[in-house]
Amino acid sequence: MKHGDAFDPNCPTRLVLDRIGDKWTVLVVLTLSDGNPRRFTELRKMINGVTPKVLTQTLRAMARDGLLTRQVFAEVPPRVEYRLTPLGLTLQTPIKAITDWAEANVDEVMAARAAAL
Amino acid sequence: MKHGDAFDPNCPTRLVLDRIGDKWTVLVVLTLSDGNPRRFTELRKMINGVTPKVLTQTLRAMARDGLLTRQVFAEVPPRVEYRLTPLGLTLQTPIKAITDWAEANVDEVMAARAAAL
DNA sequence: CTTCATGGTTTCCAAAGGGTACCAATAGCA
DNA sequence: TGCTATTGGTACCCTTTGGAAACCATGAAG
Repeated sequence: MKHGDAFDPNCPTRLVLDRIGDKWTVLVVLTLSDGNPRRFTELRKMINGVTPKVLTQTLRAMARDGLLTRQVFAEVPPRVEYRLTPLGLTLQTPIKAITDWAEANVDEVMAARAAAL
Repeated sequence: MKHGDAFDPNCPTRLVLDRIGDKWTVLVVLTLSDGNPRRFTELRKMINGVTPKVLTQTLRAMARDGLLTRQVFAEVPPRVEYRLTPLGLTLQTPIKAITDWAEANVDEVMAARAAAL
């Protein structure tokens, strides 16, 4: 249905778009893209600027959508490991396309933005 | 990047990411990706669910970043045509990667989401 | 019995998103 | 002379989301 593509608010494609279009989701995928598990605090440190509340929301939403797993260890202090699922790992492809574009064109965009003042 | 990639909030790449990660920006690009100009009302109708305020914000921001042009005709009733710049057209590549992923994996995501209830 | 680390939660506030109403300008009509 | 219709937005208001800061439960270690 290339028609309307994602133009219908209820189109499932658009629902998916909303999730992977999220800034923090992209950064979480980048952080976990080597396939290794990371703990909550690790993620928080690596993704500079994210607050714990928003990180929790993002991780829970991604887990709900099958993009990552959340493994809780019954230890003290608590240990929780997040890792991408095979599905989550496939997100690397489109995300790389985005970051490649951003890196290639950031100068032009910033120049346009500066000129618009 | 590879280090830091977009992990620094002030990293220009992340600024660009914020813009093209926006839901409405993606839909505007899809709407204009055939290279033809569209009027404000046309865009509003094609992108189901967007309010005029948000559409205006999106279009102005994209124009500021050099992704599209806004051509005003001195007519009554007013006519304003939006069209992608060459830079804006190059956005099709990463966006297609995203929509392809979404279409390919929407079933799996929705299944995971349903199972999580 | 105090301290420390972890993985959050709670509270509060500001910013963004979104719905609805409205407007300016003029051509065409009556 | 009104009256209407069209277009591309604004203005206003309310709800939702994002974010900063503080707090919390647990139990092992000191």
